[in-house]
Amino acid sequence: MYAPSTRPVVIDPHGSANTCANCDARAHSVCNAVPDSDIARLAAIAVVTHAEPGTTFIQEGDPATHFFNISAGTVRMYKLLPDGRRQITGFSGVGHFLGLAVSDTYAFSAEAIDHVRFCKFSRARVRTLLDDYPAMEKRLLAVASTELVAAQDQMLLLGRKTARERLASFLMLQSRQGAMCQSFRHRFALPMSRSDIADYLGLTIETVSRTLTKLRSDGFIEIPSATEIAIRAPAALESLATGMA
Amino acid sequence: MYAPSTRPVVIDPHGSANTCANCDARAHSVCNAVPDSDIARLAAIAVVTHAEPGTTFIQEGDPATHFFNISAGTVRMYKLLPDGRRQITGFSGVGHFLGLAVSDTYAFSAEAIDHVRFCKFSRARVRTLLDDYPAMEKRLLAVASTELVAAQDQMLLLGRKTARERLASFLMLQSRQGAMCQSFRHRFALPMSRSDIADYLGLTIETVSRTLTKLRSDGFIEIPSATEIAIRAPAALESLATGMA
DNA sequence: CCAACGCGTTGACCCAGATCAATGCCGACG
DNA sequence: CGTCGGCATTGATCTGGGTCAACGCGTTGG
Repeated sequence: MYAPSTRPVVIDPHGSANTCANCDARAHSVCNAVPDSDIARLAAIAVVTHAEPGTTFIQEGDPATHFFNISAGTVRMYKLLPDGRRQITGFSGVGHFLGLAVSDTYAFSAEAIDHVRFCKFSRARVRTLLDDYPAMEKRLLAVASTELVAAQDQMLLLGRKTARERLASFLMLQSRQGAMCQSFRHRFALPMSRSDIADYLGLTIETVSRTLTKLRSDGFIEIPSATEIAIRAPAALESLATGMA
Repeated sequence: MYAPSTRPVVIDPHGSANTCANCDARAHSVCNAVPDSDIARLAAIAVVTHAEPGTTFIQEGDPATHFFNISAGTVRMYKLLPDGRRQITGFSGVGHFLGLAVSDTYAFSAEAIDHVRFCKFSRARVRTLLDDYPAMEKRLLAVASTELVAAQDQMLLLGRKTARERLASFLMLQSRQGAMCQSFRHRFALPMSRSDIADYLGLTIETVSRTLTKLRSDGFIEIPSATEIAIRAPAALESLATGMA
């Protein structure tokens, strides 16, 4: 079930200070809590790694040895039941931070959806960095709080929303991904499969497909291709997502 | 729908240093990141408050002005859809910490289930305290991480478990509440109503009732009264909860 | 060039859990 | 000490979304 390998990239020791200084994900991530002047310290403990589509690079239950910061691509986090039922707890894109856990094992697995680039940081080393940069600790708390709010929204979705409302919520969320704050994109690509969407929304692929078709025939959206969505009626879709219809 | 009032308790200015020093919730809470010698500083900004059953003391969407630390009783946190559908995101008991949010508004509402006592801390004042006690910031991060893990478990439950598995998970969780770490209680009281359980598990009260009855007739549990549960077969119930049956 | 495969869509049917409807069971209160 | 009102339980029925099955459509590889 799991593709076994990721491909670590050896950092050129002479160029390593640039690894973080030039990282295009830094502006969106916890890393910018480290000031420019000290960015070399961060680069020194970062290991840039690539993962091919389908590769599992965090395995639920394994010892939690690293933090991860996504710098390209999209990742799915998920939990499995013994019989294979899967719940995707979230998708992570550029700038997202993974691996927060008090426990010494990971609470979820993570797989690359497309080609993913990320920085690995040893937990032990990050812990020493945190003592020097309390701002980074504050950023981590902010990240955790934000994710907690998202998780609570998702509980409302999974526990109480209809299939139609779930898809509307999902599409509005995706339309805001990567867009400037508060704004949204009218047209965007979905990097994940129907199966991923289903396991994220607590539905089956058939229901996802049928519901998308219905949303299209009702004039809410267009589906130029299986991996692309255009939103025709953002306000109406948003009302649907929040349960006002 | 909401009982409107909470009853703040004026702290005796001469006795205030004892408010936190003698707090029986402190051992379980973030407050013990403040050393005994400085406990008066914590007491100085704490406002002890009581809430009667049914009282809403945090309202989703209101400006997030305070943090809360429960010192007695049980609280339900929840989110509502406009038409009244409710999802309970969690229950909080002694020692639990509420009100983490990056945003300036609360992301959920909170109501007292029974008689609840809690300490209110102004966010602004806590922020200044945090600069002096980095250990407290670490505790908050640990709290947030723990809740995040719990939220992910709950997403798996809401998205992929059957009613029977949900009840089994809920009962095992309750049996561990307040028990020493790793252990569990064979018999315990449920402070929340069937309606609360249903809205926590994404079910209806009828399904909760029927499923409990079924678990009893299958020999997993006993139900001495509507608000009390005794677990007869902990191992079997745990297997059921984790989807191994 | 086309067979085989993986993914998505669509249709027919089914079922776990929702809904609707009594009924039971206290505890509060006159 | 009865009756009233709010929970909980139980039964009968319904339905949203699951399951099973067929098919279409790119893409890959022989």
